[in-house]
Amino acid sequence: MKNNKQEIIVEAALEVFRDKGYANTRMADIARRAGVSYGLVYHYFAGKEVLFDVIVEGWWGQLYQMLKDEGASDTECREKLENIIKFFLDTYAEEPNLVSIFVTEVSRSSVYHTAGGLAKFRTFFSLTEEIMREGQKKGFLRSDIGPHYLTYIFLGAIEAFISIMVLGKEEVTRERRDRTINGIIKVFLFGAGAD
Amino acid sequence: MKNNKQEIIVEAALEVFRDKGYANTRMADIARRAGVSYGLVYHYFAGKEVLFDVIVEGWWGQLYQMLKDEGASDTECREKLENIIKFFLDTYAEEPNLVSIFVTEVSRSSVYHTAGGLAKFRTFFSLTEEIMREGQKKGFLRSDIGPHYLTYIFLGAIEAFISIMVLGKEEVTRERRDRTINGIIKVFLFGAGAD
Amino acid sequence: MKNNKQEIIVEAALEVFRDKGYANTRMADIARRAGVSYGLVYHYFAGKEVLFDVIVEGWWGQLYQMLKDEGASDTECREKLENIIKFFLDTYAEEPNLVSIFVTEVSRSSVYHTAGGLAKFRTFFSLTEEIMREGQKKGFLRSDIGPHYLTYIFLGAIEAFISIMVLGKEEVTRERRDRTINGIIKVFLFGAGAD
Amino acid sequence: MKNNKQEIIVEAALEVFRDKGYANTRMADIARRAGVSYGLVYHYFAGKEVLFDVIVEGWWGQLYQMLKDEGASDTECREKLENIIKFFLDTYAEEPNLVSIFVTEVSRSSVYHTAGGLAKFRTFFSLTEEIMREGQKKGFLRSDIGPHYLTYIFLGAIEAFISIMVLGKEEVTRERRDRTINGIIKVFLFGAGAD
DNA sequence: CATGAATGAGGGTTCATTCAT
DNA sequence: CATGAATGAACCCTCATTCAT
Repeated sequence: MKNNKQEIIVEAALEVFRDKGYANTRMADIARRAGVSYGLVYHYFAGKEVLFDVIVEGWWGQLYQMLKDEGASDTECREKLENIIKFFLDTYAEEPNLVSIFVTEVSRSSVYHTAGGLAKFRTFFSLTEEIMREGQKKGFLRSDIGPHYLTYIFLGAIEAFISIMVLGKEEVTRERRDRTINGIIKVFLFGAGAD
Repeated sequence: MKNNKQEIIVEAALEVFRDKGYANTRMADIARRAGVSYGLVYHYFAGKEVLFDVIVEGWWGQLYQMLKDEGASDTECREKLENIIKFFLDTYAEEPNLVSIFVTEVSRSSVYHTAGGLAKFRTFFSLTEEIMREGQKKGFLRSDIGPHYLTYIFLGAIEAFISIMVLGKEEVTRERRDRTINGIIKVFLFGAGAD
Repeated sequence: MKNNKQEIIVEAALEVFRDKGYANTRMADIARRAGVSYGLVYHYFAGKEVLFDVIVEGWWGQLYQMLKDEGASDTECREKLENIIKFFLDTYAEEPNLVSIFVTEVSRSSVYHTAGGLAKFRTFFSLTEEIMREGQKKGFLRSDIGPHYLTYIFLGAIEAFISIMVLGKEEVTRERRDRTINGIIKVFLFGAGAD
Repeated sequence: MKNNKQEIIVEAALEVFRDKGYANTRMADIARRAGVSYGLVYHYFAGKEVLFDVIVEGWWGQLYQMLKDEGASDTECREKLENIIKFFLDTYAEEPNLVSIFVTEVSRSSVYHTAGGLAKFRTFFSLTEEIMREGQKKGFLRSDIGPHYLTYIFLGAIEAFISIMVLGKEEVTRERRDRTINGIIKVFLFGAGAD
């Protein structure tokens, strides 16, 4: 429960954007959900797009921070990969609306992917790829496959799990979180094939 | 080059939906791109949503058909998995707009995922899971991980590659196609871990 | 059951105009109900308004004819008044759609009442007023009230009954017809007051 | 001259609905006539139909109120009947647009007479019939004719006069009003027949 | 005669944004 | 800070009418 109106509005926007999607969200909906007047939303945010960008920027900020931290840390590769998965699952547990919006409105939106949007993704992938490359260099990951291939597969698997949760509006229990991390890591590192 | 107007309109809709996304697509755009009058679009399709659904249904139809064929065939598991990847890549090569729309407007759209939409996905996943389950039974895939986990990871990886292509509007050469199939299969079956 | 297409179309138009009203009637509805193609309606009738006018003209023709016949005949006044009521009730029994359209689309329509339309009504009232005037001259009707007053009240009463039937889509049995005629005549001639 | 915009819009709507009829009224016409922007009409009223209903409900409200008052009062029957006529004529004098709309768009409209619309009329007739029935019981009105017959004839006569005024866009002078009341009452109570 | 594809102007409605209070 | 009335461009859809076959 935030006190200041600005945060209340952002919180309300998160909910509405998640429920209805960007295109079907009305500024009036946000104001109503926030319990503030129509005009106040415009008092704090220049417009619908700005409000959306504020939210998305917050997400990218968290994501980059985490990836940079992992990249810089000297934990071993496997733990880094686990931490990345953990980040998504834990953020989903704490801020499901934020992650939902990322999955449904940003991740695949052709609309969002214009100039600036695409650049965000490239950074996201680059930071991850750096970790993969390091893993290869250290002999932890196989080197006969390009690091960006590994990146795609790894992030694709995470996104698939997250998407399922988002679309099904599922809860993530602690136990499920660990099982999911374990499953993804196991398959990613050792493969789905029987020995 | 299609002859009949109905197909021309669908073709135009595919292009515009891809370029602008559903929400930003104007019926006027479709008519203009198709080179027909505004009203003719409504002569053939009851409205924007119907037109979109026609397109999406077509996609689901192809996808289900392929998965059912694979499920019923007696080719070995590895080949089935390859064929699934092949399907996405080949369809993207032949009908990039269709696949793009699937990725950007259907796959993760909170809007699409209501009622009927979700059911489509469940079917998609079930059919794939069936193949995974069979692979486990035949001893080809590891059994210490649930079949739906394998499904998520496998499909997630494919989707990630497809998404990259879609968002970057990339071409798929024959050579790239094979390399991608190979990469996904290798990692999925044997893991990204060294040795 | 008419054979030639032209009449079939008029018949269909009668039904649709009655069911939906002029404004909500689509040319497509008429074609469909008539079981003919879209274009054929235009082959025979220049447009929606023309088709409507054909119908309405037919009604006015019958009405005028009846009133002129009554005006010219030498039956006594009471019988003339009865015949006027009878005309409405019998026409309703035989052609309910025609009478319905008159009541709902012509009689009170501000749209219809432009120039030509208003003139039709004046003729209708004049012809009736002539009969009232004659009744006064022959000492059958009271003369301390203007003939057009009598006309309004008389026709108003008839229209009220017809409207009830039309709006309730009621049937007129022979027995009901006679009772209605009797009721209107009794009250109109002798009043509703107890002696 | 009303102050608040909402009333101004209703007033403008009354004028336009009267002039052009419901079907031919454009929301833009109403906004223009009210001197407000297009959007403001929608700010106050959900749509064209709602705006129309607001107007019509107002009419029914007044009408019912009057009939209930008359039904409950202990004035004698003749005066009640006079008051009913008076109500229509006076309302027409003060709010000609309202009465016009009732006559042209509600009273006989097949469109209006669906579901709720028909019920309104039944109430209108019932309330009037109650007065007739009371008149019969008190020996003021003849009892050999059903009360609803009397109702139809009485209301039919009033409506005929009102319609003439509406369609002719006539003014009602004080003198004309009294003459009309007197005429209707005389014929209704004592008949048009010469003794 | 008969068909139905094709046209496009027109109208109701939505909603982001502005602004006076 | 806060409100919500006011604006109007934009868009989906309807449907009378035309016309090629």
